Amino acid sequence: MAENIVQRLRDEIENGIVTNQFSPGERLDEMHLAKQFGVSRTPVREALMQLSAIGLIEIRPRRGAVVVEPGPHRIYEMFEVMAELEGMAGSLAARRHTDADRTALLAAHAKCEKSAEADDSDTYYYDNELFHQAIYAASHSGFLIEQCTALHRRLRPYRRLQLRVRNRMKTSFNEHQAIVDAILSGDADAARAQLRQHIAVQGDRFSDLVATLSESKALLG
Amino acid sequence: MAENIVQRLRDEIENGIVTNQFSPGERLDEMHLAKQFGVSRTPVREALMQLSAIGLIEIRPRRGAVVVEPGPHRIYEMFEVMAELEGMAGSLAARRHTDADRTALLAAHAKCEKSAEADDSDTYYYDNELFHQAIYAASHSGFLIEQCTALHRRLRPYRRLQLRVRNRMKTSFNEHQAIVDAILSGDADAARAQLRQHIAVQGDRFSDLVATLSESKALLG
DNA sequence: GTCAATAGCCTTGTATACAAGAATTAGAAT
DNA sequence: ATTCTAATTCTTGTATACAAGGCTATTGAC
Repeated sequence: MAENIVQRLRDEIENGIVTNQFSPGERLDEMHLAKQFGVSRTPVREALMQLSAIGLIEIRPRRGAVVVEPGPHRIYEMFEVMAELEGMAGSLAARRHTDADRTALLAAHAKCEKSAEADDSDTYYYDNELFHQAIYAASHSGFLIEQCTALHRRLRPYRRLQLRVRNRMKTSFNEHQAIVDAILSGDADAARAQLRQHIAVQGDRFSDLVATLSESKALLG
Repeated sequence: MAENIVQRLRDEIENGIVTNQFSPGERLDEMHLAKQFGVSRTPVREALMQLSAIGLIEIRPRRGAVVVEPGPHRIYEMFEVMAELEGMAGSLAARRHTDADRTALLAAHAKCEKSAEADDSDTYYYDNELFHQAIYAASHSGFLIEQCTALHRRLRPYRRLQLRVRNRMKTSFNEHQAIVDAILSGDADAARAQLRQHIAVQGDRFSDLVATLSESKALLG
């Protein structure tokens, strides 16, 4: 029973935030969480600090931790940066990928094809993560891999929304095809452009979604 | 006396790491640090966790915290990513800068010129930070500003070494001039390219430096 | 009736005590 | 003498106790 408690708490709370069990703006009471998970406040505090470092919550002195709501604009900005980083990863991957990278990328790509054809958005969501991880790995830049993985994780909940949009899965898969071609043919510039576009479009989609939602909210209100 | 203790500890220890008072690989004893700063272990632990989140130290379960030595290759990778992010910031700045951004950028640029002419590397080091911050701010992307600032901070110690290199300050200032021209003329692509190059060259310089050092070490050993 | 001020409670921040695992040292055996 | 094992000690991980600041509710005054 090592430091795993903190890790477990961190994952549980993070999951709770991502799945909206803890809503944005909600105050996270240390004692309440401690009771809920059957531990003392100490590990809870440490888990909260980690989440604060990730950016999922905000800790104001003497006023506790609240779940951060990034806001549509901020999320769009995050997609913009993600697009740039993924583009870089793609560019490096095109230049540096090994046979093993190639195999892994094609395997993930095949999985995506399968779940896209089955129209299974949950599975596609998962396979899509593998696909992007394969690209990060092929970049052979340890630091870039870390940065991409962290941001990818951070954007997870907002990406998930989008696969529900009509035809998005098929479109996504077609974009993947172009990305794979560019990387495996060693065309760094094309790989960068394709990946950047592939991610940026998600930011756009997200904006559209928000616009639609706030419009309907305005109509309702 | 709020949560400031943790912040203070974090800054002090971070500073200690950056200034090599705590050498890479050194083990950071919680109790020792607590005594040294006249506090209990609790805030020390929390400060250490924050540093761990930043990436300056590594905490292994039940085995304490050690100062991370990124290693030359990892540092080079970090400069690579920084180059990309700064390029992005420059690109956005070229498209989005306001009159206020323009004023701030020119002011920082003028300061750099002054300290470069005075051959004052300490001041130039500081003014250079202002210059880059001005670019980040002009990008008007809050998330990008945060990411750039964090990585810039993380690379601070390695950048500092380089200004000592002969003529680096003058060269750096000339590059700044090209960057300013590109941004203020609204040429996003040029701004991106210039900034990317400006940062990437620092990674190269760092590699050269390391190569030189390890060579002389090999000769000595 | 409403607003402001004060008091009490509730939550966070810090310290200390307790538990458990890892490292080191000492002793014994080969 | 060297190596392996065991025990002790030292450090980390967790819990609880104590301190301090903010929030809320209640009461009084306008």
